[in-house]
Amino acid sequence: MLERATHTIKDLWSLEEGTEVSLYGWVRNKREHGDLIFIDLRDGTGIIQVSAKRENVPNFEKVKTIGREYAIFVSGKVVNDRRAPRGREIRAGSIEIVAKSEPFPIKKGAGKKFLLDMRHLHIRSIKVSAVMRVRSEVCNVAREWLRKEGFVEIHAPSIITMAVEGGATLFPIDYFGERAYLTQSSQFYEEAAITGLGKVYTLQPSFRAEMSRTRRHLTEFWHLECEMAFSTHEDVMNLEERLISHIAESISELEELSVINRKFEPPQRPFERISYDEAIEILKEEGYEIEWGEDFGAEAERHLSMMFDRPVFVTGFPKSIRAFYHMLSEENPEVTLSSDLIAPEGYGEITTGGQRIHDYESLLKRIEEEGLNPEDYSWYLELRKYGMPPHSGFGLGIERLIAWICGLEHVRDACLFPRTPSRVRP
RNA sequence: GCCGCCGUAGCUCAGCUGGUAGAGCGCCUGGCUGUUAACCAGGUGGUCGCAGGUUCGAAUCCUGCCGGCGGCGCCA
Repeated sequence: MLERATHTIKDLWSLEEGTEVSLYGWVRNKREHGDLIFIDLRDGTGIIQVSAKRENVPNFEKVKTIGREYAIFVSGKVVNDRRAPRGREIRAGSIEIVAKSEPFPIKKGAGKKFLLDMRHLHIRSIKVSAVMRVRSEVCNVAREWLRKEGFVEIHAPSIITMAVEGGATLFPIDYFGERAYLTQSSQFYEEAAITGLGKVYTLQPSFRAEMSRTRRHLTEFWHLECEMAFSTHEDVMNLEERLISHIAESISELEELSVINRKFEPPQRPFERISYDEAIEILKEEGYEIEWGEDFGAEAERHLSMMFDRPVFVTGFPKSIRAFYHMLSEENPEVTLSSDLIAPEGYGEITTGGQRIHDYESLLKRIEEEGLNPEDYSWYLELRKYGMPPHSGFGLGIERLIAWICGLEHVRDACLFPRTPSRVRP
């Protein structure tokens, strides 16, 4: 049987001084001064100092046994005191132990590896909690906005048999004796769904079996993908810009950003737009040895990213470095109607978008050119036989977006329990 | 997959021209009525990643393996 709490810590700051309160929380730290004890109490909404004096607290001896991360129930009075953090504390009248804690293994100065091994205990920290609140808001805001724009959320299967990007990056699984895979993108299913729903999006995990050891890669990441019937590459860039601006503006108002010491200014619109050709020229001038038809490479991309104070679309990538389904330009069939969106401050690529090939013969030709087996893409090809209009879409890496907004040094810090090549637990 | 670095107390690290281990923090005990990473005194703490080799003797030198971190490639 639990006592009823009257407040959460977040509520306390606006209360009248002297208000009697009782609340639950965890002990972040305790300082003992003989007959006076200070407890920093944390409850997920904030932190408050609790002071407990022997003369006021009947079970004072018991309170002395409380350690870090004990769950406790505190009743007392809200009091303003210059000596307390933020000028306010709770003068305890009683403190009850709800759940004991063994000595908490995570202390100040813990290293990266240790914190990842102890992720199940570390996630209660103020900073991790703040990032998770941001993450929750990013998803909420995206969903609300897309709904208002007429997009329908669909749920695509995670168990698939057909590669979107290429066979090497798929996690194989045993599907009752048949080989199946974990999905790496919902795009193909979305392309099917737009013929019924017009504009759709998915927000769900994608999986990549890449041994990618970088601050931008996870083996399991959350993927926001949109797809629109009757639309062009130009339309999809406008959609991305409006969506990301909206998310950035909403999130920039959250106080969680100050908890993680992030000064984030939402980017001005319009976003920059440069062609792949221009990007190559710029990079050559900056001293990079790069030829038309090649991908930028991480360092060059970072350089581009640092050159602008807002996200930049790089448009018109050569078909040699793009997947087979990208629509080719009518003016130059070596070039695709596609773009990457590069986030500023060195964060780099956060989306890829573009127009898809909607003509059966053209798509078949591209599949064959890439040396792929058309039989593997039978239903995807077949969509092109039944009234498939020009259509476009994009995919956004949720953790990459959060890493940029929150100023994180690694995308895994945007995950509660990140999955990387070297980590499947906790 | 490639390149580099790291692995010593619960944590962060020192010790490495070979002579079987130290500090700070934590934790425990005591003291303290205004701390806020509290402080003061005392105490506690080790398969030196694993396996093999060289040696009278290995945390230290050599070989292999395992694990992790950082970067590249790949991508969101």
